Amino acid sequence: MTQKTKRHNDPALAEARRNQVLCAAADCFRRKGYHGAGMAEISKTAGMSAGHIYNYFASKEAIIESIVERDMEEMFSIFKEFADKPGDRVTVLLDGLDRGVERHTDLSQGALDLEMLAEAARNEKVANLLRESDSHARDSMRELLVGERGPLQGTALEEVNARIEVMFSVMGGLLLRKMLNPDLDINELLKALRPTMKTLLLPFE
Amino acid sequence: MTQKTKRHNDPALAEARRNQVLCAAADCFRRKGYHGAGMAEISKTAGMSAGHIYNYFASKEAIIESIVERDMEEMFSIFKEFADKPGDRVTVLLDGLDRGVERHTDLSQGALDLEMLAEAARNEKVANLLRESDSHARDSMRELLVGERGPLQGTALEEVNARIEVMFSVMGGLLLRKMLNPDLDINELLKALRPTMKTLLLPFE
Amino acid sequence: MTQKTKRHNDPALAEARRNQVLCAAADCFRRKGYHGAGMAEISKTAGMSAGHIYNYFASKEAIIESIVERDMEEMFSIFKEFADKPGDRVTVLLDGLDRGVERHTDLSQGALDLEMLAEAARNEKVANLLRESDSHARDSMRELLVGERGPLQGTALEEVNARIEVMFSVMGGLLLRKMLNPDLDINELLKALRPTMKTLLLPFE
Amino acid sequence: MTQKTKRHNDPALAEARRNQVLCAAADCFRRKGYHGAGMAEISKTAGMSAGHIYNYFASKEAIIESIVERDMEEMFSIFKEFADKPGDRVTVLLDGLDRGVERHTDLSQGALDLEMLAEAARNEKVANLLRESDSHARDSMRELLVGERGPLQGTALEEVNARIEVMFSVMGGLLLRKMLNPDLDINELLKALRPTMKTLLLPFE
DNA sequence: TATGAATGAGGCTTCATTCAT
DNA sequence: TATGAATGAAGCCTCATTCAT
Repeated sequence: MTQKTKRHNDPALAEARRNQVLCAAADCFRRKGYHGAGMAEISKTAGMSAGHIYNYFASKEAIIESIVERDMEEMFSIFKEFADKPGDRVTVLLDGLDRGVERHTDLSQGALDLEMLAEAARNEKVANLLRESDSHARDSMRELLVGERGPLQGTALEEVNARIEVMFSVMGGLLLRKMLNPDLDINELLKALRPTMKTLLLPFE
Repeated sequence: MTQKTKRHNDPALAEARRNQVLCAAADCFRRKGYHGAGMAEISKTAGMSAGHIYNYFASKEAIIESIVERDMEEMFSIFKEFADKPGDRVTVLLDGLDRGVERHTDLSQGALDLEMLAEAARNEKVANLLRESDSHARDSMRELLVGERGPLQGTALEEVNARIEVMFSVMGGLLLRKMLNPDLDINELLKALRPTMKTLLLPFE
Repeated sequence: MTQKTKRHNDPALAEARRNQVLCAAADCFRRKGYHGAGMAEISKTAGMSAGHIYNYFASKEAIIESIVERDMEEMFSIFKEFADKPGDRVTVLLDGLDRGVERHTDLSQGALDLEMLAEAARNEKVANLLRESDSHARDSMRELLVGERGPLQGTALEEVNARIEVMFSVMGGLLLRKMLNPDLDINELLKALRPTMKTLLLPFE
Repeated sequence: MTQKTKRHNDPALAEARRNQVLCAAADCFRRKGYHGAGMAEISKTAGMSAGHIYNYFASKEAIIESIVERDMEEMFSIFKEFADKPGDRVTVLLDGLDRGVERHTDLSQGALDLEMLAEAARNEKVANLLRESDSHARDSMRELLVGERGPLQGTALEEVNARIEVMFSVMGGLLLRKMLNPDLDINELLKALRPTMKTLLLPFE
């Protein structure tokens, strides 16, 4: 797995410490960016010495990679929830829109996402993790659309994929919107977003 | 201006040198990211000594700020083109979609945009420039939509603004899509994107 | 003694533990050098926690000092053997040559010796131990040469000392030879070494 | 070549700076050992900032490697001198003995040599350089012995090689002697060393 | 006695920036 | 105007050592 560090006798403690570091690092990266945040600051935020962090992570890079992995798992669980919800898929997805917008519109989370994306441009490992994550997400979404009770069951696969791309694009783009327009009114936005998504969720015409 | 540097005897030459640096830096940032590219590499790419760059830019930060400014101007001119085009606004905008997608889908340009956005999260000056640029862009778009020959002339301003946000969100999101899914098929994408945009450009229902 | 550490309730166990550490450390130093081997590795090799080692040794330096002491004792016993051997001294010494060459030609032992010598150049305590050890060795050798049955009984003391220096120099130099010329053929070497030693063991002319 | 560093416009200055660093580093290594001497100390000794050193050497390791290379060249020139001297080879070599002993008996040089040898035990590059150097030295010596005017022209090659090993061993061993016996009387030593060498330089019996 | 989590000083190296020329 | 040698602060990381348990 991703274990390249010392074995720990007390796995629970170790996991707790890893989390301490991960949270602290995420916090620092949000505020200063990956390159702007130093191990010194991270260690202070985590309430542990800089050296000790290296008992849990092989390097600063390994930290951001773990953050990415953690985010991936979070996203998996979100799609799982969708899949488990009963009722009409279109309704379920549209109902989930509010939460999705909120998530993609949270400035501090967005800053971290952006940081990871920017890092991906020059760190192949991070890029691959993100791509893998995205691929899973597209798979999940496709299953929702063309699987059982899916609204696009008869649609050509290429078209479904394209629709997913556009949907993901809107949502992903929200990361940027809030940053570029802090006055953004989320409620108003939803009024325009909902019809847009409906267009994408139902057969054209 | 953003001039914080010494006066130059030959303003034309100075401007040429500034451009040399800007292009070189943009190139390096694209390839290595803002933090990954060093002044040494930039200076080599620009064909001038590292020290000399400081006769034109106060700091490395000032360089990326100037790059942002340059990109802003580029965008202004694009919207100007739209405004100058005769004929139906919806048609004009939909016809421009291909070029827009291409622009936002170019990986190397996208890397630079991402770099600027990530930098914005921690550099207030960059953030303000980008926001100002975005504000202008929204103004221009609004004018296209509700101004003369605009398809949304009767629509409430809040709604128009919200539609713009969604439109910008899709386009901005494309930056991420190509990075997260390198196999992205742009032609297929356009087939789903066009109806989406049409939904946003015309009154609902 | 060199005891600077806490009193131990069970001296026998303590001694066993000290030996465990000494052997492990010698092993690590051979493989990685004094600076290359960390306390973590030593403790793992010794089968005991890093912290616990400090109950037996005040510091990493104290460990190498103890190793030197141990080696000294080994050498004393070797000279004792020579002294106890009956028969002609020259023959005895020449017969012991094979084993001496073997010992000084063993790469892993040589690495440790070199490590100690290099350490001596900057650790006065180590230097003194080694010098003391060498002094004893010279005394022993002198006794063999000018004492009862010694081949150089009539020779001036200064000359005897000088011969000893040269003999020790050849043997010590072997440490380097094997390292600098891994292809070194020990059997051939002995053919040239034996006449050399004979020259040094018998009156000149 | 060994160039992995920035190109320099003024090669003379660059060479001077490299030498500054090399001398300073050699000095520090002598006093504190390779691992004991930090870049900070080296840079202070060299009268230049730590960062600047990296314009001339890729790493601390590269520094010691260069020192080894420098020593190699020095040794080549010594053998060259021997080869160029007219007259009887045995006489020439025995006459050169004084200088050789002096060289191998210099404590500060010896400390550095020891440092390099110890480093060789764990740095393959250093080991290879030293071995290459030693191989050249043996070649040169062999040429002196069996070449034109050589005293061992008829002798079997294996035996010649073995004699060389023993000669080199004595000389190399002197490094250790001075360190282990600071009272060593060099003049007396020479009295015993000369007959020894003569034994090795002339056919046995 | 024994552990190993935790510390923190110090190591090597990078890089934006300055300045004499 | 232009250079690039030089600086030095700051970065990431290692490791001998300590201490609560």
